[in-house]
Amino acid sequence: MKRSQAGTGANRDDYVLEDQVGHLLRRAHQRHTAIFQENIGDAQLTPLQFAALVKLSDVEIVSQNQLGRLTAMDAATMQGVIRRLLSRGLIERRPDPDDRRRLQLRLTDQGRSLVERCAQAGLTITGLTLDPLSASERRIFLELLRRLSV
Amino acid sequence: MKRSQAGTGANRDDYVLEDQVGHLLRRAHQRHTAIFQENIGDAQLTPLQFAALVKLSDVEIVSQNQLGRLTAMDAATMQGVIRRLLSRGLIERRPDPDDRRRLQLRLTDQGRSLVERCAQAGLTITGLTLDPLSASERRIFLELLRRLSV
DNA sequence: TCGCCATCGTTTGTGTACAAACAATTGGCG
DNA sequence: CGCCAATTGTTTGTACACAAACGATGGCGA
Repeated sequence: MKRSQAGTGANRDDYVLEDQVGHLLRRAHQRHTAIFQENIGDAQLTPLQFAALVKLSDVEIVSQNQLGRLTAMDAATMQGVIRRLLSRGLIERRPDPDDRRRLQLRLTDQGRSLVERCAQAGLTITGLTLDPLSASERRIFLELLRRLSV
Repeated sequence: MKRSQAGTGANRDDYVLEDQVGHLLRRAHQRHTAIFQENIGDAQLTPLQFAALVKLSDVEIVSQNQLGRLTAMDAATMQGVIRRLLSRGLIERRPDPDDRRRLQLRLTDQGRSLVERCAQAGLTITGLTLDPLSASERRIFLELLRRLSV
């Protein structure tokens, strides 16, 4: 027996890469982003950028950090996402009159119409990602996944 | 009614960011990497680097591209991971005598002992990541997640 | 009112992730 | 044997992800 020393519990041989949640989450996420890129219908639009636009469409006006919290991006990441959306003219930014630290973000008409145009594709992407699962499996999976997403 | 136009199916209002697999996968993965970083016991070691070391410990000798396929990293990503592991002296690299395109990788003694040392932590990390789920939920979740990982 | 502390946005540095192009090499097929 | 296609490793460029440090501002209690 080349397994664990008797009674000491797990060791090297018990660590199988393919069985670790982290590895599987990473691969599932890779697969999803590939599906996203193929189906979103806008070669430049990334998952993060789309998430920011969708959230902005929900709340109308927010500061960068606030939008970051709503979309689970830190301030430094948000920085880059915002810069790219600004340069494409999908959002606009101006100082908050009530708090000079903040910058208010809002969708432009162009950004709003892009969200409208891509929402259907977004739902399709979720469907394609979950395609290997049956309807009831999807429900179970999403419920469990939600509990692992803090 | 500001919902879908009658009969046309889904539109903008049906796309709820928090309900999309992609968003949940991303957040779960974020949570996992935070848990990894706190518990692996080596501040410099990243999930990808550990995965490469573990796989290398399994197969003894491989080329970079081959190791990349075993760990789901593309050649460009592998490039950086290998460079960092080399610079820490955890692996060594030399030309394959039978194929001059290839570079053989193998663990150094230092790399091997690090894998031994961190394997237990790796299992703990998987446990902590799955902590919100019961034992039977974990089994179900992992099985479904595996099917979404290509 | 003053001083401390939190928050906001920014920058820098490191590490994934992947597309695209590249030179060197190999293998197979005519 | 000679040529073409595929593979290997590398580089460049773009985009997330986060830690750490920074200056500016705001809130709040002493």
